[in-house]
Amino acid sequence: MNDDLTMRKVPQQKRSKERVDRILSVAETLFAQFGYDSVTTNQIAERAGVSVGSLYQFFPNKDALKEALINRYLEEMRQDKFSLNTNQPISRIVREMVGSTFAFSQRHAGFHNLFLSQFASARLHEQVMEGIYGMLGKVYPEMSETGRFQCAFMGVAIVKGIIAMSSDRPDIAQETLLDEIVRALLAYLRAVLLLEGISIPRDIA
Amino acid sequence: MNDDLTMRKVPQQKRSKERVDRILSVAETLFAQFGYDSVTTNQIAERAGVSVGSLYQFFPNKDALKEALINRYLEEMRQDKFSLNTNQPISRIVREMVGSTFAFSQRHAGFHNLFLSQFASARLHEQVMEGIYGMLGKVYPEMSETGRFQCAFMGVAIVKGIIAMSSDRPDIAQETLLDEIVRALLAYLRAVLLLEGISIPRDIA
DNA sequence: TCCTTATATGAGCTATTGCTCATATAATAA
DNA sequence: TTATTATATGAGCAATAGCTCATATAAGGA
Repeated sequence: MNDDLTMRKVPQQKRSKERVDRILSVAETLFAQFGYDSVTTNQIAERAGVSVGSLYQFFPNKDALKEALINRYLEEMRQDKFSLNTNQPISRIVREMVGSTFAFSQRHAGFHNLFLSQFASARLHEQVMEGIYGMLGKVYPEMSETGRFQCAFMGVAIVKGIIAMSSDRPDIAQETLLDEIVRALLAYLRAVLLLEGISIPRDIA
Repeated sequence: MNDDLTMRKVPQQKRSKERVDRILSVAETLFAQFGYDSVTTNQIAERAGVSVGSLYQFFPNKDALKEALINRYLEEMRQDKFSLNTNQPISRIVREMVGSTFAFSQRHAGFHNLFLSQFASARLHEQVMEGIYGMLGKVYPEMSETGRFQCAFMGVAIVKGIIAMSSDRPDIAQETLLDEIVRALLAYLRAVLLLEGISIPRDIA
């Protein structure tokens, strides 16, 4: 099996660039709706109004589609990071971060499946953890590296756990979930700060 | 496609009972090692020293194997619940519960994949949540139903998130993970108790 | 011992899916 | 215009996987 994930050709003309985009968008939709395994490359091509041959002209195999989608996500999330304002109470910062993750997840139908899948998780985790790690460094310079790492780790874990569970319980309102995640994260952060002898800010006391 | 998951026949003679057990154990091992999709029913049969025909004599299809494994797990977990001692500080109770989940996960190679899979999750969640919910009812009778539900929900979510992430990071010691989960759970519980005006026990103050 | 029921076998059928390749057409450059 | 490169097509190949069924053997009861 050919397990190279890099593109066979980079589309050069405008026509083919648009096609590749179309294919990816259709793949995202179908993967989200039916799951990666259940969707065939022929279905993707058909739904995109393109022949399978065209698909395989650029993507060496099915996994390369997933890979390309993940890179799209990672890129977009990298942008989000820059718009974060760290000059506000920690409770607001956390809420903003979790909120934007939720918003992202709703903007992109396929994201949450990919976020949960073994295939993509390592890189996604790393990037999100880096974001949290960096934020904590700015807000609490006196915090130990271990502490920051632990918070980053737990942060991703909690968000991931909630996202995984919420797909089984669509009855629970998104707002409620967001509230409880924030509560849990702040509570954990408080415990770590306490452990490190750092004074607890008023808004999470 | 035949999507009935109930057994075609219940094995009656000793010989066939042992075979069905063998088949399930082999399935568990292989699913854990290579993933459900990658393992074929022929492989399972071969590895169990049995013909495929024998397998299909009892199990109507591949999914029925997964189903049977889940039921095995659920049954065993139900037993664990009874051995929990609720007459001890909450921090100990929580540690014991999380600890036994971890132990269970280590005893059964396939558990954590199944715990994470869409297929099984709903029932597993429900059962684990019920355990937490019941425990809280005993320890904090004054707690609201909503509060208990939220704690149960977050409890499962956090454990689930950690288990999912830890498969990507085998470098992190199990002991550390256990410590941090307990810390996170107790911190969240404390926040909910505070919100409900219930006095915070000394060990989690 | 004989008859019925339960269990075991494995070659191979059916269906599916990822992917190729010979061929045709459009875009671009010379 | 002409030559070259880029792109598009889709019937069908090769591989694989789930599952069946005709047949054979073992168990258990009468």
